[in-house]
Amino acid sequence: MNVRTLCLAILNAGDSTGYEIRKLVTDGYFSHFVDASYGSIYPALNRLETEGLVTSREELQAGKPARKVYSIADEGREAFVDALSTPARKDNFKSEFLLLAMCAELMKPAHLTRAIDAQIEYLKGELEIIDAAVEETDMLGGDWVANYGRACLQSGLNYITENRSELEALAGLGRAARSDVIAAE
Amino acid sequence: MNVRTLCLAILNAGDSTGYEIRKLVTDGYFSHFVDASYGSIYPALNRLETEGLVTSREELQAGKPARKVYSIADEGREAFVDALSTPARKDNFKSEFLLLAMCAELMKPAHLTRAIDAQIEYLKGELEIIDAAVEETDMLGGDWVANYGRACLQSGLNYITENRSELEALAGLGRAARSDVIAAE
DNA sequence: TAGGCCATGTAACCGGTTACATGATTAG
DNA sequence: CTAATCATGTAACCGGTTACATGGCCTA
Repeated sequence: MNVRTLCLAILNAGDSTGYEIRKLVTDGYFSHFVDASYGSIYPALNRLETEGLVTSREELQAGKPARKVYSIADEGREAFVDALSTPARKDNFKSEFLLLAMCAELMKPAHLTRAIDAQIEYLKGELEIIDAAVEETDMLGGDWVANYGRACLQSGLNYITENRSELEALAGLGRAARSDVIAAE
Repeated sequence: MNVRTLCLAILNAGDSTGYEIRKLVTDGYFSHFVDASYGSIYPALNRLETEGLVTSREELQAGKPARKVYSIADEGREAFVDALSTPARKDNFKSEFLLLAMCAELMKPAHLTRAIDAQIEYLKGELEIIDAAVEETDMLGGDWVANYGRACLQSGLNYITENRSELEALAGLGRAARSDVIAAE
């Protein structure tokens, strides 16, 4: 899903600004299965507007910068429904933590422990985001998606907390076999 | 994790070729948490070699193209351990399926059903890949990572199969409200 | 005989990130 | 007084994908 389509999806659920869309996809409701930065959102919205798929209006605010509020147009809704009807791509999951876990034997124990702690915090954070944001959307599929996210995140979290000691037992084994590394410290 | 580091990780566990690395990351052991294409793997290996982090040898085969087998060098192992000791980035998960699920009310029922079926097949496929590949690696963390993957994938799969009807009940609701679309069909 | 597998590689392209520019307001 | 929040935007850069080129062997 490119940022264009993502913007249409969010605008389909209600008017929004570039700033708000970015918050939604990095800290908000959508953050656990999409991502985008200002540098892609603002150009996407501009292009969407020149193509007539969305419209915008300026809203002046006292003491704050003006907001540029975008609304989806009928053409945009059509384009979005079209996009929805082309077969979805496979999920894309990249995890540096898992790559690192595979190589646990090369890591210093303290470092592995820190990485595991960080991963646990990250997963807890994601769960909290879902809990906090679940009430804030009109999208009918919101609850369903939130529960899907909870199920996956929670099972990962449970697995890590219950089995971390097994992984931690591996730390350093690869290093111990190479005393040159140890000696250099 | 960039492709460079990924190559080092795989070569750290044993010699390999660009072709094999690509298979590992798209259909094999690593496929559920990393990805890379030929267009990034081959240049990465070349650069790694010119920098002295890996070495290569040609292996001629009867009736098949020659293989260029890469081995990690001591310098490469060091560089990899260094990379491992910098704090890991957050997981990156992107799911077109979940975006689509959030907008279930805009989809034709038949289409949603197909998307759900596809997602179920995808998850089952990922689980099968893990089961098939789990014996094929020397990496000590392999089992642990495989079980982490199984836990997440399985809970997602369970959630979908048990709750798909709720989502399917939403399909078309957004379209029904706009009879113009229906009439145009 | 068509297509898939093995196997390596390149070049054009592109989507997206990073970092920057701007600037008022508010909270700590 | 500092840092964060609100708010929009641009430009350089970059990592990676897509598509192509090559070609023999094996299977359906």
